[in-house]
Amino acid sequence: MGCRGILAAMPVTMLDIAKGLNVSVVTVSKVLRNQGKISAATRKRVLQRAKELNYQTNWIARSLVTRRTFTIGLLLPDFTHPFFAEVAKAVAETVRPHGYHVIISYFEEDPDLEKNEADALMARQVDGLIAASAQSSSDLFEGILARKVPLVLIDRPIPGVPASFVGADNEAIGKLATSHLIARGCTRIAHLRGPKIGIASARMAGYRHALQKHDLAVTSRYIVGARYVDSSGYSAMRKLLQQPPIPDGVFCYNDPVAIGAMRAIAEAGLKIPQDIAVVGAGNVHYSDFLAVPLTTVDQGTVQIGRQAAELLMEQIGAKRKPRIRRVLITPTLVVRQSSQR
Amino acid sequence: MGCRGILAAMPVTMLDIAKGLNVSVVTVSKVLRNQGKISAATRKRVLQRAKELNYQTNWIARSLVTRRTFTIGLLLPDFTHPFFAEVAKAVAETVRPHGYHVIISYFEEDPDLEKNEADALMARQVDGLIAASAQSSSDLFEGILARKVPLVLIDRPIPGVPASFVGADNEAIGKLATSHLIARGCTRIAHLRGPKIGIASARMAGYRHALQKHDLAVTSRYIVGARYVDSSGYSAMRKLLQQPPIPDGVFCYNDPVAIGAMRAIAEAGLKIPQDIAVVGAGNVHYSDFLAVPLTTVDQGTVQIGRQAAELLMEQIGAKRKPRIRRVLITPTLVVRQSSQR
DNA sequence: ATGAAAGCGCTAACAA
DNA sequence: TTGTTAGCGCTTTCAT
Repeated sequence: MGCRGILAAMPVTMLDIAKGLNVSVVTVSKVLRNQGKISAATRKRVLQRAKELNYQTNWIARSLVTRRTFTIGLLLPDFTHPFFAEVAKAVAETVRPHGYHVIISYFEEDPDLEKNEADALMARQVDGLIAASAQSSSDLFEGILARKVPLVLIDRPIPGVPASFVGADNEAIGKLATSHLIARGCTRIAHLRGPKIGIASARMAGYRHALQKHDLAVTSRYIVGARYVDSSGYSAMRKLLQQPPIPDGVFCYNDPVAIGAMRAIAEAGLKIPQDIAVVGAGNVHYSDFLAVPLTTVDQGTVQIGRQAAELLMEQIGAKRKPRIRRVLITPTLVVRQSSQR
Repeated sequence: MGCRGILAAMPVTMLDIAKGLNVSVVTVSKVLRNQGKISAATRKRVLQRAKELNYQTNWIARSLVTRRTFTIGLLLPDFTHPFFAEVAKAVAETVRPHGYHVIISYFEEDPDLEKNEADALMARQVDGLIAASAQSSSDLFEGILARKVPLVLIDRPIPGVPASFVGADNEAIGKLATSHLIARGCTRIAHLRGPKIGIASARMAGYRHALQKHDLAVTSRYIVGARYVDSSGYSAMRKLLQQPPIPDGVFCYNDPVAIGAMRAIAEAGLKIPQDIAVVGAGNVHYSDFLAVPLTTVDQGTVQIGRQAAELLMEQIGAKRKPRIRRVLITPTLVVRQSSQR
């Protein structure tokens, strides 16, 4: 029993187990992986010694030869945002039963940083990648695809990237919210639209379609641009309130914008929902605690994460690359006080 | 230029670079790491070919020999919780300049799952670990420390674990909140205390000390147990309102509890802050959007993450293990409407 | 300035 | 059932 150094806590290896037992490393390896034919006796001895020595598989070494790390990368703009945090959780939970772990990288909406982080993930040999990207070109992902690394895009589709996509059905979100306002008797429905071209215009398209379907006019003055934070919702709403006839219902791009809008409405001395009904989108989990609890459209965050993860697992398992899929999660309405009239 | 297979996208290796250039792998390796003496000419050729082939370092292979992965593990109860999400962000940001990445694992407050996740992190050979643990014994971390893996505990100290700790100064939080209520003229100050023994009792201790320091009696009827969610704050507050004299100020274990308490107060037809002033703790980022914006104590989330990460980097860099440190972040008061009187 | 040899800890293929 | 041989892609001596 050789001494392996005095101070350094060299981790125990399969060799350490093998030496004491007069078996080969291969035998140890097989036992530890429940693979191949091993006598019950040997198996027991190995297992016991492994426990005694507190052996831990070295996944780095294993990965080098098997070419699988059982790790996937998750590339996110910001995991402080509740939406992405929940997606991350859902992803982690659905891959865990498959023995997979998740490395999360985030890039603060900076495409260059995103590229760096993606490269780092690749260098760490992740078995697959899920990304909510801010890239404007498809170069980055083409490179990744060229390396045959399974990829699933979420939330934001990137044109020209031949990969599966999972996201909210933004047009359905706009339709659902607007139809709900119509059903509540609103006739002058405004829209505070968001910034990100794809998502925001899909939501707006849904808004338009809902109006048209119910024979309501689409008034361009009732469509005001906001960004995605509450301050922009506030000023957009103020603009709307300046000239009559003021709307009796507003569909806001997302919940923060709706919160800002509600503040503007309250400051104007108007009542929610009696004077103006408000609907947001996103169902951030504090929407329930607001001065007036906010009606909103839940975009199925957990499902997005889960579906993306499942598609990825599928791709990783498959021999030939499965066909590209485009999954849109159907939104659901969460009715609260801001539209109860 | 040999063909490396027809369909499989074998990643390009240093050997691929070397072959085309008639140099050895060693030379390539040296160039790529800016190490050793290499002629400017060779360096240029290698670099160029690497770019042409779109070479990516295989960190798995490198790690196997260097015994460093440049990856740290972050073990969290729940990264959906804004506190932990922000900690994670701060950690990721402070280790990034050192070339480190973060693998986040979360264990949903389940100590057994936590152990599994910790083992998985170790098996992936993380260079260090930051954990907000739910362990009741010190076994797990003793095992990790025995392997000489740098460890920093955050948020929740585990008794008997000889590792550095970074967390909020919970007693100071209790003192700060309570003193503030006193300064605002409250004389009957209640406390809705939380569940987790360590943190909750420290906050309560601060509450007591503040009262004593200002010669106010500590009335046991004014200390009501809550959990850490808003529903428990709601029922705890209702209990308090049942028998007079009702308090004129409440310090709540955390913001969700405070939100629940505020709902109970409003339902009882009482005004915040005129009848009862409310102070929370945690400064969750929506505290500002509530019916009555909530005065709260910011626990320095970002600092906790940053400090922990810095201590860890320090330990990883050090030859001998640096001494164990215990860092308590000084809280700051965020005054909003719920205590403005 | 460059390269040959050895090996990190493990698994895959094949013998025995 | 067990062990031998040969790497995985890289870095580390140590020659040259």
